[in-house]
Amino acid sequence: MNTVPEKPVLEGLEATWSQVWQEQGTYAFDRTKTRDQIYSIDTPPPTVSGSLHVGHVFSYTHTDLVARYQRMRGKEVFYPMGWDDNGLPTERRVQNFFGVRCDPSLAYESDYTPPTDPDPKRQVPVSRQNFIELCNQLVLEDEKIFEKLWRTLGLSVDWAQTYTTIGDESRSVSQRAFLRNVARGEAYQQDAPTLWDVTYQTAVAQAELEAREYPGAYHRVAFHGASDAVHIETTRPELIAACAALIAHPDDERYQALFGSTVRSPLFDVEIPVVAHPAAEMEKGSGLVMCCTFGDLTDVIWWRELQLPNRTIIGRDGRILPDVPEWITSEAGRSTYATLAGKTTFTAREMIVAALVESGDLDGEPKPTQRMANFYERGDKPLEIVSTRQWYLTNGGRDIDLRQQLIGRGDEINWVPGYMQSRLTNWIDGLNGDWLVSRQRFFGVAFPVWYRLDDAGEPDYDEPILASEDTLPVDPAAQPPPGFTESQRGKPGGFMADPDVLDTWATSSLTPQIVCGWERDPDLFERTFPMDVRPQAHDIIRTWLFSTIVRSHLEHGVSPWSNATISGFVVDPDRKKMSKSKGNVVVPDEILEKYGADAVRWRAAGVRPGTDSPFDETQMKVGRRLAMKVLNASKFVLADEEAYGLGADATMLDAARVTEPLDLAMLTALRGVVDEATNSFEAFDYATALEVIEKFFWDFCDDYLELVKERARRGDAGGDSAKAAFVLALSVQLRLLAPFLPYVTEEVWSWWQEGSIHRASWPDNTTDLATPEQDPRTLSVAATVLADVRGVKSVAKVSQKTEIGSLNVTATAVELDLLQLALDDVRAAGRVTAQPTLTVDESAEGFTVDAVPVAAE
RNA sequence: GGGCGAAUAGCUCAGUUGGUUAGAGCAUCCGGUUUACACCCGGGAGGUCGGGGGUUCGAGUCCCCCUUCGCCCACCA
Repeated sequence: MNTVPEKPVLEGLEATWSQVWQEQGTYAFDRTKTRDQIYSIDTPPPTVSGSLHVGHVFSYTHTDLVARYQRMRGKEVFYPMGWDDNGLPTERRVQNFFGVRCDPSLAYESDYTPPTDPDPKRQVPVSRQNFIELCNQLVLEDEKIFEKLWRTLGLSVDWAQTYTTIGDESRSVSQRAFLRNVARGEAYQQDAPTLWDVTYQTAVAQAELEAREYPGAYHRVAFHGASDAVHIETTRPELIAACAALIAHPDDERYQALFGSTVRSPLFDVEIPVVAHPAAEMEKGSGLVMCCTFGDLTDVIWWRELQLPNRTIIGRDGRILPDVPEWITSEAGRSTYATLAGKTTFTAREMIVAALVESGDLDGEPKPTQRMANFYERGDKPLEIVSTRQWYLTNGGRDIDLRQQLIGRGDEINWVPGYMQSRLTNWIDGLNGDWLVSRQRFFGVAFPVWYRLDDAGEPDYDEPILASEDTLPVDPAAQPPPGFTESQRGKPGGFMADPDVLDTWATSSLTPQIVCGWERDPDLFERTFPMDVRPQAHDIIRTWLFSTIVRSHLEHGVSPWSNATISGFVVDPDRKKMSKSKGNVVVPDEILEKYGADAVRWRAAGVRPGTDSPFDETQMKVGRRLAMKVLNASKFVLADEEAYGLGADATMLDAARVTEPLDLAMLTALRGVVDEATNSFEAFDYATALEVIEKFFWDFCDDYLELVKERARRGDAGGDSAKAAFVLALSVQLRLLAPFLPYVTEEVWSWWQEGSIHRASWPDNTTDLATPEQDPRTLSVAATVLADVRGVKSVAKVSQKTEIGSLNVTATAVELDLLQLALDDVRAAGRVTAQPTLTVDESAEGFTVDAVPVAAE
């Protein structure tokens, strides 16, 4: 009654079965199950404005392997998918795609259409609301493409459970969590020096920094003391006007006399104190350093600890501020500054150097150097430090107790692989401040905050007006705060909206709350949170993983998941990280098209958690071959005899029908495989599970199947035993392979079984393989002797069909006894026509096979 | 500079708490049109386990030192 195709193929399985799964809701989540019956997964939302590459395909496959295993184990898998469409990557993509840029001062145009021939170089300004609409529009397109790819890959997510990080639910959760942080004093505003990207004109957080090599030059510059000149060395001479002090180490002999005195700056003639501070390094430069507000993070420390004045000269656009500062009083100084006003730091530097040369204050030539500078990870200019009002969230960076608690949350999580935990611990230990969560951007979750304007129209930041939770999500730029009307916006005595948006991580850090329905669906939340597993890549441990722990700790006092599985990258053959700019990205669509989803998944499953793997296309063929083998071996067992199959079917799934020792030995060995695969999966070691399953399957095909195929065609008890063993083994192996090869196993399952294999139960030795124990060596000795017989034919360069006219096997009595149990099958498979002789030799190590092929012709 | 990994066949990787002769796949070579499978099958060759010490009856495995590579963090005078 089986329906086996005459010539089974892999082509088209993805289209056929992904549609069936969708129609039948194969992976739909049943929310009537209780927490202990549910396995919940905190899937990473891919950035939709980017493109998916094979690295994504691999790591998402890793999660799907675990999801499918847990589902077959009887767990109801809560496996949502999110799209990260919030934030700067989307803004940038919209700018390039439509050729527009956001100008918040413009008014909304209701029937706006973007330029027909976008020119990224000449971006058309549009209002904030229009810009956001374009973002939403483009993101929808991208998400469709992503979903299609994931469906083709065979991810068993419940497509009814999707979210976007800019969607209403996410915005509500993000704003709600923020309001609670404010209420508990965990979120606060501060007007302080912050790292600032002049290109994007936004503050950035420590977690978004990237230190990069940057060319510069040391300039040895004279400051003027009472009698002599003293020299400092700087790579940023344009900041001389912002100098607040000269600093040397307290033990530095050279400057003891200067401490407590003042010098005058070159060009600007400002009086500058010389002070001691232990953070100054004697070996660097002249040992005397110019502290400017602000050139680097050390300057911020000095400014704070030495209580120096704030002498900011760089604006948010990275240009020298237009107004001549009041601390420059000399005529010459003021006019020098005036020439710099409005210039970029780069231009200003050249002008200052020229002026220093002219005044004789530059000692020698600038010495070129490569130094490390902090960059925003998406930016291409070094960060400046500017004083701005920003929102912060406590993360242990300024609180040793909280820090220890957060490290402790890491201890509660089972890390796969374990050594990845040190990345989190190291990061937390190295925090130097709280989490800066405000960004001066447009496409993001708005702060649910307004400020009163006083009679002069100045905002009162000390008492922000907070949205109430039942109004979320709110857009303060479009909605007035409670107790005000829209007409009061921007008016003295009225209000203004907080102009900023939350850091994207401030929303992404809440993915467990978003997907589990925190405060939206308490019943669902109860059944899914804390979650079972967070799968993610190692590069975002300091951001996504850490920030999620922070939010869960602050809001719920628990760790958000019990497991964190960390995947590595797929790197190019030279072990370089794939990136668009290097042009070494492998596009997944092509590879899926060429080899099929099962083959790609097979390859992904071979990569262990946490390890980077070089992309090697030749490996894909091996997975494809396995999938093909599953089709052919299954066809052989299940096809009718007219189609040269064995005609076995589901009615033969009966352990009691297996009687032959060789068949029982094979099934005994298979029980060991089930145990090993199960144990491996429990430890998230899908790679080892696949290895043992696959090894067994190939041996099953090459040895067992060959040994038994002739007997299986017989109508007697031996044939019956073989066929029962075949269907039992096939049923078990298909289910073992199902997480890895969901398409081909489903296809084969449909030939002879009801329902989806992916809702079938994971093999169980006591129910599926309840056959008597038989020494598995019965199979291995038979296979060994068969291999030797094949070897003889191979060396003789004759066909494997050639008959063996004489066979003698020498081995220990125990081994020969085992061989005897399967000797008829060995003879059939090896075409041994002569009666074999067995010679006992207790000193023998293994088998010695003397076989003589009958001469051809 | 701090931390974490890695180094085993030409390539990609396995090698459990130390235990005979170190494994697999790919590539390569030699054979085979075999009634499940040429998208195939069979067989062979290929490694002083990065280097040096040490512990041990015994080390790829444990300890110390060194070398090389990768990643994370720090490093703007």
